[in-house]
Amino acid sequence: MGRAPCCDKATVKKGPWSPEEDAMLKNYIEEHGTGGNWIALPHKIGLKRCGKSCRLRWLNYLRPNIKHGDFTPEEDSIICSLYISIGSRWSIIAAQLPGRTDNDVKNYWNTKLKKRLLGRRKDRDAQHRQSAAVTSEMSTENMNDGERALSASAMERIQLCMQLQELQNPLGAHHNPLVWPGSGCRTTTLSNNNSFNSNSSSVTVAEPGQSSSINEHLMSGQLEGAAMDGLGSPSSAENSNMISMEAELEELLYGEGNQGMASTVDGGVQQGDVDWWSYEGKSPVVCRDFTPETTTVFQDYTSVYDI
DNA sequence: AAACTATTCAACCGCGCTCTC
DNA sequence: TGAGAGCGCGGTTGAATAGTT
Repeated sequence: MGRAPCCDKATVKKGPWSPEEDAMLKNYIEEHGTGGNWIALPHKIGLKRCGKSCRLRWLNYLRPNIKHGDFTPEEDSIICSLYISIGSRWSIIAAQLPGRTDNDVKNYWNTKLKKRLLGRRKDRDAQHRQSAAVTSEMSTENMNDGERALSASAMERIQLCMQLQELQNPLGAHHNPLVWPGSGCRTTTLSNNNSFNSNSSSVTVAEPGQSSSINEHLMSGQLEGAAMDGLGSPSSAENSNMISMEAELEELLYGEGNQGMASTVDGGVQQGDVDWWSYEGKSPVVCRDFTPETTTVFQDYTSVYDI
């Protein structure tokens, strides 16, 4: 038996919002607020819309200070940085970009950023293959610094990141706790009392040397969450792939020479931490600031790939 | 100019979580 | 304590638009 629908589908209007509907919703909320009940809101206003649809329209379009238009290079960097750190948790990522909505960020990533990154990589691979055919004697030792920098660029690691997700969980890779330690469940629900649910929603950022590395999760049998459910245990070959990929990811995040380490950030702000939640009174989720190495990596690909 | 293809993004959908009774 | 209602999230869809042949 399925869940009861949130509204009567037969009487509810769907599709694009008209200017009149926008005005009705905007005027009402500006005057009365949401009343804490989106489901009841359309009935009060006289809108033939689902409450969820009203909420979405308000949050993504009508809300004051919404920023539309092109993303800046700085915003691109933030999106990529956070995507690598926490995966497709768009609401958290959007919270770092004032005026941007999670829907905006998600669309931007899926339609532009991801394609731009992967497309450039594809072009470059083709060029490398072509030049290798022409000058077969050319070895990597003969590559110039720029070429070497490209081959070890952050772009490859982002792809690695994506590939790792697919390897780990082709059905729902983004929330695989192996890939994103601490994100064992997809929901990042923010409670109304400004506390952060530490059971499933704490943001964990891999950090040199701590025990939430993929390898240690595998070895210690501490895996939890849905990622492994129904998928069986990874083979030893997959294990070794994961382990090497994890090293790549750690290198991406923290640069070479750092030991694998992770810190589950669960609300306690430490010195040097950045308060990632300063967004509309939402919960104070804290993520560590990016290290200089990480910053360098993103400067690398933002410059190389014209982001 | 027409047909086809690719891209964009607003909106919908289903599900997990929290809250309330 | 359990059930139901509502909220918030990420994934997906599809109409509109732009670009190409």
